[in-house]
Amino acid sequence: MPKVVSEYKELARERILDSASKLFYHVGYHNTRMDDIAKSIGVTKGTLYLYFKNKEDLLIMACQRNVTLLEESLKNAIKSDFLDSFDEFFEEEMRMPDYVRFHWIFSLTEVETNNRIKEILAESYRKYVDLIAAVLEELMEKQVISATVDSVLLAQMLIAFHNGILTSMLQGLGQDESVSMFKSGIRLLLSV
Amino acid sequence: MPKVVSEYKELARERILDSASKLFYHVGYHNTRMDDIAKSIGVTKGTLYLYFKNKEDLLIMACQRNVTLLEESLKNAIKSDFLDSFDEFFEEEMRMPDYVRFHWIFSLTEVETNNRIKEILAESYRKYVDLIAAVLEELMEKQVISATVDSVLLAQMLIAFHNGILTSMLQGLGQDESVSMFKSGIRLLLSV
Amino acid sequence: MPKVVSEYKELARERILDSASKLFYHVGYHNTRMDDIAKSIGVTKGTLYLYFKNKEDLLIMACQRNVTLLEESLKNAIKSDFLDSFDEFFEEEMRMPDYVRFHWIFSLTEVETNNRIKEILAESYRKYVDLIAAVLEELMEKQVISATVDSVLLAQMLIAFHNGILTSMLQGLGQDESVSMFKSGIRLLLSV
Amino acid sequence: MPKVVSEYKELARERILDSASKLFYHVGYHNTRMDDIAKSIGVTKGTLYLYFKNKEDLLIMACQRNVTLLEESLKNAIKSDFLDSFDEFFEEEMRMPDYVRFHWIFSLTEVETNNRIKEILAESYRKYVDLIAAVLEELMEKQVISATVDSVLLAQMLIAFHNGILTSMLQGLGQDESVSMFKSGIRLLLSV
DNA sequence: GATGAATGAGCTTTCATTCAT
DNA sequence: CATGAATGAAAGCTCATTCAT
Repeated sequence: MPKVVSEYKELARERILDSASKLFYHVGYHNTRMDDIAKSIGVTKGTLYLYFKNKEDLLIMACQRNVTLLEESLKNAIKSDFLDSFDEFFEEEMRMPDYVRFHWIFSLTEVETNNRIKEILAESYRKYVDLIAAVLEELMEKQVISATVDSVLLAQMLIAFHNGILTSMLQGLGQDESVSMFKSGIRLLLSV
Repeated sequence: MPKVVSEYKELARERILDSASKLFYHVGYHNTRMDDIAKSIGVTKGTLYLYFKNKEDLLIMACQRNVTLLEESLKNAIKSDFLDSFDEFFEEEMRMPDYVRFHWIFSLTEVETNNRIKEILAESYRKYVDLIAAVLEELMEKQVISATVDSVLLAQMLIAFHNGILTSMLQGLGQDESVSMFKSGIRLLLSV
Repeated sequence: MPKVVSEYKELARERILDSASKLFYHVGYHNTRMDDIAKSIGVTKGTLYLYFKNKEDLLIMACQRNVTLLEESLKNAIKSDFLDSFDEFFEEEMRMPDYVRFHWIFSLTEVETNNRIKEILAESYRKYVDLIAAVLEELMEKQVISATVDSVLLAQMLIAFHNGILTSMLQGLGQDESVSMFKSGIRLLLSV
Repeated sequence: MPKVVSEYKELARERILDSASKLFYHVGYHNTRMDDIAKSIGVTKGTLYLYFKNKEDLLIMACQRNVTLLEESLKNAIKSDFLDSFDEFFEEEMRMPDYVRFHWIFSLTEVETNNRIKEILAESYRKYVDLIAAVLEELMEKQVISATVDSVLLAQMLIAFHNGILTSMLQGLGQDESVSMFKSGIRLLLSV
């Protein structure tokens, strides 16, 4: 019985987080009312407080969830140890909903204010660096790329380039352009 | 006489914009009270409304001002037509206060909501692309870099890389690391 | 179930409108604070906004309500087709609370500014003219009054006289004097 | 010298009062800003305070001035002791600017709040009653009208009718209709 | 679990008034 | 006499949060 309840609650939580994420992305955290979130999933304000302590908690949980979704997507794409697994990752990322893909950029706004968000993003950043650096080392071993540069620095450069493209998309860069820019960019950075 | 008045008012405007920019950056637009801005420069709330229509107007003007400051900084640094004028630009940028350097990232949050901000950032983006593409073409002519790639695409890649580094800095990347990453990254992207 | 809720809300609306009407009359619309209205019925400001969009909306609804209350009072009094049904109407009117009886005079202040108020009062004026003209025609048919004058013009004259007495009351004319002035006045105007 | 200054000041006062009256009538006392009044006569806010203690003082003085203007107009028209001197008065009144003619209706709004306004209007009311009652008595002596009714009561009825027509004009009654309604109405009330 | 009426602190904005020049 | 920059008290309104049902 508690299992069932728990599953139901988990489902409800997910629905709230998903809808909140969309709203936070599309109209901004501060422009989103608890009422808007509630209405968007057909419940009333009070219900949200059964699942989340307060609005900030909801933001943090949404941030955490989107970070996790993206990380899982990366891990899946990156399992092949070839260069184009990066391409696959980016294409996979492009398939994710915008409010998941871009959430971190908007969460950055809260970084100076909210320590929990800062930690989540920083930890995620570290994970990405580690993961990609490991892949790069494999590629170096297999001599797909040359081993002259520090793999961590290279990973950081790839991430920066990737993140930069996403910000450009927010300023109007098209998706196809982004994909091709990503592909040729990382090859230049890896001197392939 | 009116000239004097106008100078005084212009100065007052500048002080408000500068202080507002700092606060918008450090605690966020929505977390900044008109009262905070007023107090930070030793006046009262009412005074702000002598210079700006409302809070949103203040945000837009601050955004515009920071964009302009950055653009001027770029134009000055980029006047020499050698490759390391890019380095100079980035170093110059690092010397600017954080609330000017990073303002656009935080303004992105308002992009989905505020059309005026969107226009300002989009126009600035276009200017940068044009300016850098022009420099790149000069460098191609002088055969400092090879002329095989489209200069606009290359410019967009450089900008993306640059912007990505800034986002990484917000996630904890140090300033020295950023500078060296920028220098080596653009050389890789330009295949120099 | 929704019926019950709706009844409760309807009741709450009525209480707000009634108390707001009183305050608007006694201290003036612009001198009445939302806080005052709220406190007068033992709720807080926020509650008012659950029932009315804003202060102006509250004014318009109060105006509408008072117009309706007066109109109903007129219709009831006027059902007998004798001359003294006018007397009954005026006496009935005197029994209504001052803030209902005089509201229209105070609403006139907003007429130049607020189109909705203007429409409400203008429509009410037309209704009164029609209603009274119809009664006058009946009285003419029954030869209670002579049929030499235009019934609409006569109705307008009666209304003007009636309204004028109300303004005099605001300038200090006593209620008993008003009643007797009304009774003899309309008889003079109708040449009875 | 002081005479000249005083004349100048008197002129300035008049200009302010006149312009303030217009604005109070056309947009309402509470919707009129000191700034609006100042701008309307090409000075700055501060100047108003050289001539009037505060905004309320300005209202009271404006009210007083308009009352006086109307009273003088009445006295001039009424000097002939024939019945149609009433007609002349009304026609004269129609020639005055609306913001003088209607000011008292709008001042009524402040009656419940502002004792000074209340006194001014009450005193004016008394003056009118006395003046008209005196005229009526002359007319009774000359047997222009029958002497069966109390002249004061009759005066009050005439005033009420007159005031009522003005309120009707605010609700849309045309000027020509008003004049003819006035003329026939007072003849009915006086049984002439 | 869910509701939704009520709260009240806190925000942006307005504007009559002052006063150094 | 006149200015106009500055004030600050006070207003309307919002919305995250609570809690009796």
